[in-house]
Amino acid sequence: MKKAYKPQSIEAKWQKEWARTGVYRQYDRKKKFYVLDMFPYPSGAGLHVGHPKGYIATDVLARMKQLQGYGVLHPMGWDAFGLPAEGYALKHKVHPEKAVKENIAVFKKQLQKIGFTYDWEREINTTDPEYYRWTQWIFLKLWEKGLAYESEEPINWCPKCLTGLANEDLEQGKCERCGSAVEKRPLRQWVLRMTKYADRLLRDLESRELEWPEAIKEQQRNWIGRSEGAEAVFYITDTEEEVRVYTTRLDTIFGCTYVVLAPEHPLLSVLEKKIANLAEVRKYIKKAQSKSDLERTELAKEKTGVELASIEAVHPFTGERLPVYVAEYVLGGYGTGAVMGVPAHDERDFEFALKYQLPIETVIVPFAEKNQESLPARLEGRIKNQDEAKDAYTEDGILTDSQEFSGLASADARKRMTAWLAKETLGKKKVNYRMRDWTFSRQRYWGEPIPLIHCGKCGVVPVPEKDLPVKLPNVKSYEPTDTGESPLASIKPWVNVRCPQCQGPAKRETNTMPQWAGSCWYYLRYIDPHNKKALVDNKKEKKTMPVDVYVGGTEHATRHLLYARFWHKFLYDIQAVSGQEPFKKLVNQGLILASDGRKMSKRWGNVINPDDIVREFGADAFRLYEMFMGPFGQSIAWNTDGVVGARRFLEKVWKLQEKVVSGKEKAARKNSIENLLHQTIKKVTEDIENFKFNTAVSSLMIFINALEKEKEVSSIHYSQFLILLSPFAPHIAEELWQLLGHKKSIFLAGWPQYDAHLLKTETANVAVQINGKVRAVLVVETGSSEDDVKASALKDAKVRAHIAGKTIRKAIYIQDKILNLVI
RNA sequence: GGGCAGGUGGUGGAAUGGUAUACACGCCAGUCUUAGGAACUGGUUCCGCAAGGAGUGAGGGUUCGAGUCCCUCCCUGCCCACCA
Repeated sequence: MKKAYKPQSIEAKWQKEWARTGVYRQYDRKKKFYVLDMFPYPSGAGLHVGHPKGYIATDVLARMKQLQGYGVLHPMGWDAFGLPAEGYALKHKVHPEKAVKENIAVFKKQLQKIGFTYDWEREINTTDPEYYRWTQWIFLKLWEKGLAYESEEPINWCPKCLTGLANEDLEQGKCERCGSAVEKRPLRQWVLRMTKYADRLLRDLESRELEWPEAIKEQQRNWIGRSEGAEAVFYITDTEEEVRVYTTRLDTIFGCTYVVLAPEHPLLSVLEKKIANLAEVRKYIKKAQSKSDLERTELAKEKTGVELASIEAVHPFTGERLPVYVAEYVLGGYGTGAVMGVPAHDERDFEFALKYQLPIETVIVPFAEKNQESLPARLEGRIKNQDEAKDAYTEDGILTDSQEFSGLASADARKRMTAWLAKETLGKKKVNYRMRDWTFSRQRYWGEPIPLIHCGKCGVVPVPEKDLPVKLPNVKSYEPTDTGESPLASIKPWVNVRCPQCQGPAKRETNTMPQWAGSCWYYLRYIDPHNKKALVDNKKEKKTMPVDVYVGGTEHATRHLLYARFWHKFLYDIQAVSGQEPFKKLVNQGLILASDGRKMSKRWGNVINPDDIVREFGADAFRLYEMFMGPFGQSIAWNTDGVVGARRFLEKVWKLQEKVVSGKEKAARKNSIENLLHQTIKKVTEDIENFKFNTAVSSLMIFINALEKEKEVSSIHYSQFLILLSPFAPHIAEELWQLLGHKKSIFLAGWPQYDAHLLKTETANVAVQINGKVRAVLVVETGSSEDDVKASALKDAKVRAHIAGKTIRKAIYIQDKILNLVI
């Protein structure tokens, strides 16, 4: 009896050995493979068993790719700026820098116990000045190209986090971090002109090179929210002013019975003198603006508004004079901040019209109705009595009551009416995006300082590149303030500088960057982490990019993944990188839930620490279990009992070494184990490639179950199996490999290839069906002909019983699988 | 309200239109005796003693054959949501 399987000692031994020999650093190989995890925030809680799931998956893939001869880059680092890290520091009364350092040490130690192939010489940390030097450098380039601008527009303000937020940081009008209702607050902000890249961000999603889950692409498409429509001009009578409205339904414009402005619309202040009921209007605007976004949307389902008395707008097609309203159901930030009210064909306008007794005029009828008798009645069209109106008809159809456009289909009408507007200079075709520019400054301490200087004489002046990085100063209090300024503003010696241009007195920008900044380009830094001259060496970048496989959660669909694509395209435009997309293939992992079905969280007290699992069952069993739990992309509840199964499997593998006999290569040929081995090689190889780890593991188990039934196991078969196992359970595989007498690491052996001839077994089980129901299973020689199988089927007692007295009308035969007799 | 992903044993789940429930957990029975989470053997979708029948959220359809394809509907999860 050989010694028992003791994972703890084996694992520690090999982790040390792999670190010593650097067996994973094979970067000079011809073929490259870049496999990347979304790097974590080193939070104070440490890892729970959910975190490593994605890391194990990339590690399995990285190990297989290395065995297949690729030079694999598989790095890890820390996304340590931003509110989570700062929140932790504030709560525990330690400086964020110190807290981050401690937390990283914990995370790293936890990760190392699981036996990953990470090249720790390439570890990066977004809060390291040598890293954020380049984050600042990219910002300066954005500024140089006019893609970073200052704005005073009201922005989202979180009253609890005391900072401005980007649209992407909101979840149903609430702060994504703390859940507070977000207010609108006018504040000087730095904003990135992401909308300039909207079209490219959208278009490149369709590239065939981009192997992303459809769900994520769809989320990005919806987030970007491209809409094609038209702007139409409504003049205001007795003034020089005009209202431009944006609509995607220009075909309905003959049904427009009023015009609505958002409370933020600039025309409201321009027209002040003309508005007869100014006090009432002002009161309404003030009330609307004091509301949070949440109140304006979720809570304020009922439409409200105020008519601008004595103001009239002129319909561009009919010349009709229409009332003008201000109403908060119109969004200030989208389109022109003004819409035409078409109650008959828009649900919101319909609701508003009912409330304020505005006319509802039908100008579109459904296509199907065009031949119906009721059409003349509808053509008259105008629903005078509001009690009759039940619904807005919002589909496309045929136009009526629309002068020369009557009778046209909606799509055609939109084109012709847009052309008419353009000809009359009363409007034009217009594309709008739901996505907004990225509010990029935060009034918090723990972020990259924005490297700009404000000079009374020269205006905004960039910090010269040679003076980067602009380091975060030490500060006594990094608590946020409610002043709209970052805590940095109070550090006079840091704020007051000489203007780099005129040498006069000037002040530093005190806002910092959002937590997403550092993660926008980190994948590039891993390629060349110690480069002092550039963010990445061009040649190295070209050789290594794009990231071949990127693994992480879906929650980053419209933030990190969109921001990073935006920055990457910008870096491409300034020739800092060679490709337009950073991540070729994207794979989302599902969450590991706690055994109670909820998310793992300190709050629920249901967190499982990987350290405990590794200590009890070993890292290999832990890795194997996480891959075996179920489909990789699916959320599944943790079950510690399941780890037992993985451990039992490894015990079986361990025990099998007793049965191994050498020199059995020839004898091993042409037996069923040989067939099964080659089927297993094929299955495991394809499944790892496709992230179907659960079925890869199950096929390894099937193979081992078969070996257990044998008296002897060929060392050739056993060795090949160990290689297949090694990506999942690297430590035990390496140990057994060495015990077999191999001198070099298993990770330098080649990945086995399957032989197509050896996939086939000598016999096949053919199911005999009568009218589609299985009645018997025949064991036949592989590749038997239909006649042979039919003949033996007809000898089978059960089959005969079922066809007794009936005629066989038809037979369908699928070789080695099915014979279906239709009677 | 819109988009996306799903619904299969007691549980996690498997299944290029071709023997539904692989693999694993749990459970049941047995062997051996408790030395390390024992191990091993057998069983485990449901109804039925059996023969047999039913069966992948519901109902229809296509097909020799449907968990898989098509239609109608129900339910669950995630994302977005007054974007004109």
